[in-house]
Amino acid sequence: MYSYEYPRPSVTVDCVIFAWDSENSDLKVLLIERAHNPFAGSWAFPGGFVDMDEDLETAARRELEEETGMNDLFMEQLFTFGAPNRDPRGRVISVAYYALVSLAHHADQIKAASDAADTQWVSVKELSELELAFDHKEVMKIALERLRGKVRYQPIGFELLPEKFPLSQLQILYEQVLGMTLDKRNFRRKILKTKLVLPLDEYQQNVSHRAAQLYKFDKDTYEQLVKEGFVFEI
Amino acid sequence: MYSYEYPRPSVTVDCVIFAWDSENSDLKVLLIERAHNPFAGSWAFPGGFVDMDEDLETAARRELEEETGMNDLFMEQLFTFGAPNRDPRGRVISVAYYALVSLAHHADQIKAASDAADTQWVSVKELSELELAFDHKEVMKIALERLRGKVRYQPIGFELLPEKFPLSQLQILYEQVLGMTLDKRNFRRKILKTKLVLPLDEYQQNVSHRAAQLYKFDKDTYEQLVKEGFVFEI
DNA sequence: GCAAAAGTGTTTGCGCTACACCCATGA
DNA sequence: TCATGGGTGTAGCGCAAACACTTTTGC
Repeated sequence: MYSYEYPRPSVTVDCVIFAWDSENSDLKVLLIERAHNPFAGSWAFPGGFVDMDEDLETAARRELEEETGMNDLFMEQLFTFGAPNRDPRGRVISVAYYALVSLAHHADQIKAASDAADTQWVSVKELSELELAFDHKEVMKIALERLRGKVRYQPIGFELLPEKFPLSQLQILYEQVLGMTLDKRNFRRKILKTKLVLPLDEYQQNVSHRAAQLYKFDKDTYEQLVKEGFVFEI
Repeated sequence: MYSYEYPRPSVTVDCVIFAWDSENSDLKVLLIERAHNPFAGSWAFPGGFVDMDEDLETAARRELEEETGMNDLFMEQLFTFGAPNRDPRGRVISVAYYALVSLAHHADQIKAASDAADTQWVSVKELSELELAFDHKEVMKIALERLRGKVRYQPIGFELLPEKFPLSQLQILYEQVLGMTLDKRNFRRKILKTKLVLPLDEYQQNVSHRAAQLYKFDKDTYEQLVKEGFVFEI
């Protein structure tokens, strides 16, 4: 037992994992079906309590690894949710993070863990049909707004793609996330002009049409350019 | 006494109050000299513990009112700081907020309160000379980055000005916050084109040169335009 | 009349947009 | 040979940047 002079809230971390499904050109998030109450049977973002000697982001990464087996993702703090009644068990403040991965690269890493009866990737378009636990609907809304806002001004779209990708995939990703269509020629010109994507001597395989050239994001160049005052923008 | 099966962190809120000092064309933040340990004598952002039945933002506004007498400010969540050793008293997680005010409008509201031996507005340029408590140096850094980033894409600059202001003040504010000079004619054209600032039939008073026309930010029009897909940008 | 800041237009060039066809590949 | 997506160039327009002088006011 731990005793304190004043009452204290519990603190948890929750992770919104966005994954880009290249095959279906679809943005998905990872949900876990809650095995226990509260909200047993509802879907929730992976998360859990913060250890006392553990940094917040460390906690988020640990929970993620425990519940899904995924590690070493791009991850940023999203928002802290602290409405007094957001958890029926009592005062629970949740520090939410969001992460970006390529589905192809990570889907196979997923494993069900102790307190997860089931795990699924859900298209963000179909999310409204699911019942989410706690205030996770609100969390989702904030996460999507953040992703949409951030993708324009920072090259985080690449985090959703495999290391090597054709430019068409990048374009479709942007079109889906931003909810608009983009002109193919203009898009390519813009992206290539930045010098942030390097053409490789590799091509798509096993496609029943002309194979597209593959590119990769050049993080080193990006960081170099940022130092010189470069601002990424789509 | 309150007892729990597992240990729990304390949760605090801290507020970075940015104020625009029109007279000196200077961006300032509010600091409170700590009267008690830890960090007695150091300067810190106003803040305190979150009550158990209180929303996070409500807590931030309450602490602000208690310590400075200011209320009803523009305020947004900034970041949550949770490094295990950021507070020598134990595990304390701090949800930081930032607020924007006009110094002329609020400076007189400031009052010293119970746990504040002293209170001062410090120019952000002089902050490096002061010793800040806890991890508030880091908090300050993040707050400035946020302000600089956000001021370009959202009309929050107006929150730093009095209700009625000359365009030259707005320009100087942007120049200071963004750290660049702007062309007067281009700036005026750009601002006026958006229709977000309304010219008033009022003019500066008590200036020893031609009096500038005053303008005000038109929040209603802004919200209307946002609904139509308008994106503010400087 | 002088100091100090307010206010005002035009030109130029770059960047963004719009737009359609041929190519390579596998089935 | 057909279907599928890959890949490419140009013209025109609008917007942003560069730039300097006159006006008003108080002292």
